Amino acid sequence: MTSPITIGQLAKATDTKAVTIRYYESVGLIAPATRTQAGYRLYTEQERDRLIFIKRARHLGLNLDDVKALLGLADDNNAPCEQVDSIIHEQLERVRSRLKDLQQLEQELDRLERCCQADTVADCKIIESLSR
Amino acid sequence: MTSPITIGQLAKATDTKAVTIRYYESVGLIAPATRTQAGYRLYTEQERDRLIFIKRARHLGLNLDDVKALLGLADDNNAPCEQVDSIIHEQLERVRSRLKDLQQLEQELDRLERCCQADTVADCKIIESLSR
DNA sequence: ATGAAGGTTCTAGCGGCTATAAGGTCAACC
DNA sequence: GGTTGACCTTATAGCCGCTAGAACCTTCAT
Repeated sequence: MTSPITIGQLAKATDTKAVTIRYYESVGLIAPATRTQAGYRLYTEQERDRLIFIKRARHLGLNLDDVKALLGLADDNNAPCEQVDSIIHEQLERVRSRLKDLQQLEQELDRLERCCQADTVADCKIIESLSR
Repeated sequence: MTSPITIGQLAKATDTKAVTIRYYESVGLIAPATRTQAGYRLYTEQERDRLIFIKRARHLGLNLDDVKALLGLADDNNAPCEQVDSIIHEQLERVRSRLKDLQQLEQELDRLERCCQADTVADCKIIESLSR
């Protein structure tokens, strides 16, 4: 049982920025914090855990809507796992699709990079290939 | 020698949207178009070619600043090729770095997806792994 | 008492568009 | 000549996930 901490301390503890925490509150990702008499936000371990959860989910590339959905599901032990699975699955599909695109892009850029041995733009194959 | 076309026709010809073309003008990527008496923008093949150039460069994932730089270089036949090369090279590096990240992400998501065989959130390994 | 390091709210900005509103123009048809 | 509908114009706001800045208040150590 540790005592409540300020937003700056929570930020440090979770490697987030204070502004980001306030932003999360403003978009409903975390509940409005309790306040000191002076209006300072106060947090407990519960909020710290929630923030860590958010960080991990964001690290998976999930957008804030998905994170919010996951948080909602996590809060309800009886919720079916399906919805969790499908959020992860869809993210995996998005990542794979993006990977495909990027791999193709890498090839194109690699080919472009190799093809130009000119000195000036006049003979540059890269510019040529962009102009056609 | 074809006659000048309107923004909508240019948009169709280059598979862009008219708003995007106006946006490019507003950020200085293309020069202000000549206008009819009524104020309609008019374009020639020159602008069409420039727009196609922009599209190809954007397709390589380059941002508008890089595209602008490339356009500037393309306009000057005596410019050294180096700068073109370095824009492409840096983009390739960015793409490769992003690829690395995404590949790692794919693994993580794949592992997560496999690990959950539960029915409800209470036993869900995904939620567990996000909460720790 | 003072100064630094924290906290507060509010507003605006990033990139690259996209959407909406409220209006002007043009060509075709009746 | 009047009307429709497709096109054009500008201006403004919104998207996402923060980030930066201004202007101010509170806390703590010296």
